Parts: sequence; C-alpha cells; structure tokens
Amino acid sequence: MESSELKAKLIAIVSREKIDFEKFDVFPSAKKEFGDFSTNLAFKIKKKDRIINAEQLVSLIQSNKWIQENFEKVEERKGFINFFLKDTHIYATIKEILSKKDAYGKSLSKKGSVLIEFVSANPTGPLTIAHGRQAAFGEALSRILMHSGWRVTKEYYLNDCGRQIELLGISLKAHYLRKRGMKANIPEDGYHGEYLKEIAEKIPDGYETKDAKFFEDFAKQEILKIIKDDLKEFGVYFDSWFSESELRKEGKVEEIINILQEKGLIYEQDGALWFKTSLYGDDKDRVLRKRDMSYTYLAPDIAYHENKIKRGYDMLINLWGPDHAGYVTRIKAAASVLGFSPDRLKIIIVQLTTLYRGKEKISMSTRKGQFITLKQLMDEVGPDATKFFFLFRRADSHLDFDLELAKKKTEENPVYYIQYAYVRAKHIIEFAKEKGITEKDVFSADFSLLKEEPEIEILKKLKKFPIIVEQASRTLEVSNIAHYILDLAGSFHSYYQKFRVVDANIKISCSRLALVECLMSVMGKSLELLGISKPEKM
RNA sequence: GCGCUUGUAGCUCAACAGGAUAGAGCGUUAGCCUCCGGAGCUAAAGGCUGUGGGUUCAACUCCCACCAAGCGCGCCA
Repeated sequence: MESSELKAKLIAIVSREKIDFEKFDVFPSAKKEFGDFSTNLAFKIKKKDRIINAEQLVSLIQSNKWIQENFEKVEERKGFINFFLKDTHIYATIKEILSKKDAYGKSLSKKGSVLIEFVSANPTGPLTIAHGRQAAFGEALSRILMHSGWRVTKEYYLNDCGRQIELLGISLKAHYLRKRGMKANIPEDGYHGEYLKEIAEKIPDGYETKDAKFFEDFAKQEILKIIKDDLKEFGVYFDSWFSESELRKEGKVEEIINILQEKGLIYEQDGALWFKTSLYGDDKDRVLRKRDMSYTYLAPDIAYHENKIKRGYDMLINLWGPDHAGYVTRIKAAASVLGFSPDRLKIIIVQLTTLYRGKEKISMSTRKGQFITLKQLMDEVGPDATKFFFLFRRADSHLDFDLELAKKKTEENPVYYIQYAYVRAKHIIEFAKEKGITEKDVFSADFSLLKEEPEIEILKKLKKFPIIVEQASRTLEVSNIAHYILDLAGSFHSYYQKFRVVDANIKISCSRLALVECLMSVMGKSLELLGISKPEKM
C-alpha cells in the first residue's frame, strides 16, 4: 500500500460528502505511535465547513469499507488522522523484496529521458577533489534516476580548445625543451604542474622544432587518458564524450549566433557581439564574440546546449561548480530562447570541498600545481570512503572533508559501519546455509512470526525504500540515500545484538532469515545506487 | 556594493513539497565480549534551529531586515 492510494481513497470519501478541502498530504508517519500513514486532511477542510471537526471526519473515514479492510485502526491525534495498517500489509513487504530482489523500489512508470552532464573538466590537468565530488554525485544521481524510471545518458563535455588548451601546448613544449637543456619560458599563466613534466618525458628526442599544435594535441591526449583512468578507478562511467572542438569545426557556433541574430537578440557594440541576456533576468548583457573575433566561453556553450536540446531529451541536468553559479541565468536564457523550458534544464551547483587533515586546512592553488588530485585522495582514503563522504552531504552545501577521519577504519567512519552491516547480514545467511536451511525454507517461512518491536521497525524502514528513491529522484538529491542506509545499518546492528537469527527454533530462524535477506538486499541496492562497493569480507 | 550558497547539540551532518515532542553519528560519561564476525551494542548528558520581525491552525522550512562564513561579479574558462 502506498500513501497515494490512501490519498485517492480519502479524496473519494470526502468528496462524496461534498466537503470542500484544500490540497492535503498523506505521508508515512513520523513516529510509530502515529501509525503507518498520517494525513493533515482535517486542517485542510475549508473554513466554512469546519462544522466537521477532526473526530467527525475520523468516524466518516472509519465507516468506509475499504478502510476497514486495510487498517487495524484509524485515530485522531492533535488534529492529525493516523492510520494503522493491518499486519498483513507489513509482512507483504518481505515477500515483495524477496521476489523482486534487485528490482525492489524500481519505479514501474517511465519518466522519460534525461541527459546528465558532469565533471566536464578541461583536459589541462588531472581531476581534482572538486571534480571528484561531482563525479561521485553525478554517477550516484544517474543510478538513482535510472532506478526510478528515467532513461539516463551520462555525458562529459570536453573543452578541448581555446586559450587554456593553447597555454597547455605552449607549457608542454617549454617543459620538453627545458628537459633538453634549452631555454624556454613557461608562461606566467601557463601550467607548471609535475604531471606535465612527466608527459614531456614521454616525447622522444627530435621533436624540438614541432609547433605548439603538436604539443597541444599530445598533452590533450595524455591528460585525457589520465582523466579516464582516474574515473574508471573511481567507478564512474560516461556514455558519451562530447567534444567542443568538433562543435566548432562543424560551424555550430556561427549557426547559433545566426539563430540568435534572427531573433533580434544580438547587437554589436565596441566591436563585439552581445547577447541580450538582460531580457531574461541577467544583470547585464553578455559578450559572445570578442573584438578580436574569437568567441567567449558562452558562445560554444550555447551551441552545445542547442545540440543537447535537439537530441530530444525530456530533461537536461548539469552539474556545475560554484564558480559557475553566476552563469545559470545566462544559459537558462539561451535555453528558453531555443524553445526549451528552463524548468526542464536543471542546474545543480555542487559546492566546494575543503580538505582537512585533522584540524589543519589544506590549501590549494590549481594553476601552480599545488592541489590534491582525486587520484591522491583515492590512494590515501580509498574510493568507497571518498565517495561516501562526498555523497553524505547535500550537493549545495560546502563540504569539510577530513582526511584523517575518512581513513579511519573505526566506528567514527560511517562507511565501514554500513559495509560491516552488509557483510554481517551476508555472513548470517551463509551460516544458515551451512546449517542446512535452504532459500526455499526462507521464502516460504511464516513472516507473521516477526512480532518483536525491532523487527516491525525494520520492516517499516524497508517498506520506505521505494519512497526514499522516489524522493531522491524528484529532488535530485543523493544524500537521502546515504542517510537512509546508515539508519538501516544501525537498526540491523542493534537487532543483531538483541536477537539471535539462527536459533534452535527453525520456524523463527527462517522468518528472521527472511528479514535479514531483505535487509541485505536493500542495503546492497542502496550501496549500489551510491556506487559504493559491496564487500564480501572485511 | 550587488548576486548565489550556507548558518541546527562541543564536532560532522539529518529533518520527506509548511506538520505532531527538531533526529543520527562522533566526542564526553557509565556499562556490555562462553553463543550467527565487538569494524558491534545499551544508556545518560548535550538545542531559544545565527538575530529580530511577519504570514499560518502549524515555521528549521515561506517573506522582510540585520549579523557571520564561502564563492562569484572580465571582450578568462
């Protein structure tokens, strides 16, 4: 039973009596003494009808046959109406999880197609922790969206041309020449990081006279390789790599400027071309083409978004860093000019991560090559802990990442707490198998033997999983899942301590094993959604 | 100065589209290992949700002002 089902029924009951009401909610009860579902319907009855008070409303509801069939009890409390499900509903959850397994919580309704673009770091250096947070978030969000019925495409937008790339080429050439004892200056705003020196070493002798373009391409290729390797190690995969230089080669940037021009949204001033974004809520208009005829970042980016829109997705999601926050209005302006409702373009700003080593803040400077890379973080902390810390916090909040804490394999570290719960459940099931209890025994167990309070509590939490997934996909927020699973792991650890699962009483053992099986399945699925590994042993 | 984000227990964070007595973990204090893995469990203490107003039957949540922190405010990307 879902809250939407109950809500529909309540609407029917109240409408039949011609009672006027405002929009109301039916939601899973906050506490167990409030039952399974609660509604604020009594508050939402229009004032002129307040002759009907909550108590009268309750008796009206109680008199309904469907309600009587499904609920043990309906009661009013402080104006809320609480519904207590019959036990059969709660035990039905077990059957559902056991039979659906991995598909539990998967939405049956198809929600459409979505393109999610994230990381999209310039191929001028290795991925940093900021990219790491985006990568973890984007991957997890994609999995959640898929589980809730979206068709998801993950895309990496490659800014593989422009000034930064030129600088990269020049810098690499300088590194290369210096290696050979020649004088060469690395531009002030060029790239000084160690990784470029390493790349320079891969180029054999005899390329001294090659032009900057050669070095540019070489650097791009090598760095892209590094990026892809890091992502792979981090467990993040892209369906598509979209190249900006291809876009330019095909003349898409000129095309988009023409389109905007035809719509009268472009004008020339001081030798530059301006886009009238101020018509769409921006504080001022923005330059698309500079006086020197080269494009700003915005122009190809609009062309890129036009391309995404043309590909026909129902929703577009971009993950951006906080430095792009001011950019949201501009790109949404472009989207709406191109006939794509800005509501369908979701831009999630993934906030900064500050690294700490204990109390000490680690400062970073990207250009100078003083930064912690994702790779270093993974090597030190491990991919699972890294991901969990990134995902536990809401994307739009600043994150303080304590390296020391993340490294600890103790109770202070929630990753291990969760993984330990999973392994524990797995182990119990294996133990039961050794004792000769089969899957069939468990599946056909009498679930109504699960009468202990913690058992009911766990069942209710398991029942909530589909709602949590749905909510995460609606709000595009991943941290809910992380919190949910931590909570579930806690309930299980506590239960384990109090009750023996595999016991002398075979009947109880089987029904408890069913519960553990469900726990393992849902914990495993949650870990999977977050992209965190499910260990066999610890 | 303007804009965006954030402000909740000592610390790190929750709170489902405004709902009931604001919840976890860590840390602190006091306990629990003959038994399915103690990387675990039980319990206690800990709060004027940054401040002040407003809207509402109901505000951590919405609105206004202020305070504090971070980021942005280029014909850079």
